[in-house]
Amino acid sequence: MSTVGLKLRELREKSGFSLRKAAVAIDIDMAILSKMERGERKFSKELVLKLAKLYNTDSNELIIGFLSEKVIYELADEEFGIEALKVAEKIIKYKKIQ
Amino acid sequence: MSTVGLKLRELREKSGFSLRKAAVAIDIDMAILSKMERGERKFSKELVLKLAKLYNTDSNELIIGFLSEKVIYELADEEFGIEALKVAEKIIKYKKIQ
DNA sequence: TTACCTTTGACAAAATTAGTCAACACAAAA
DNA sequence: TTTTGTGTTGACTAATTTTGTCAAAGGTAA
Repeated sequence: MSTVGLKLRELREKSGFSLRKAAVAIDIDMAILSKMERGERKFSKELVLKLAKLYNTDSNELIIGFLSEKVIYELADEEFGIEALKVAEKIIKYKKIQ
Repeated sequence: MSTVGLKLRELREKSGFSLRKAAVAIDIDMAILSKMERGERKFSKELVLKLAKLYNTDSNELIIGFLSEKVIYELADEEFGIEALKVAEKIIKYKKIQ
């Protein structure tokens, strides 16, 4: 169960960026990026997109991971998390047709 | 696609509570309950539970609706909302076994 | 040592969310 | 026609959460 942070750290290292340089490139404080990669802070969608671009990677999978983490966070240890997801899915699908 | 607010308003009316009395019973300002029922403000889980109890109703379905609304809110108009839900579901199911 | 790299925590700033309150509108009863 | 009870609205403040800044410190390698 790899996180978006983990993936983005791997991508950064593969791309040869130091934390400092990547942070400068997307215009945030290095401390924040460090915390985001380690899951101590949440990414914003905007930053995920910027980093995907910086690392020359397709962003779709990263965004999906990012969004799913947000959802999981909301449902934390909810007893009816799965049921809620099912309902949400139905509604979203319904909305799409309209 | 009825919302939790709508359901709770119906339940309140069926139970014969005025907005004021229901609000007093769960110890919040009437204005807030009014806005929540109409979807202008988000419920908290705690309040949903209190209201379910007040109206003598099973809370499970209400909670599922409440949670799914939170999820939908997070995914707003995301292109990959459905995909994110699928990933989230897998991860949550996986977590449950552990 | 010097030069990087990264982590950590304290702190401040900004933004979001929650709560309070009074004014208003409406309808029905006294 | 006042009074009473209903619900809505918006302005305002308070509280909480999120976000950003910064400096100190611990590694590692040249």
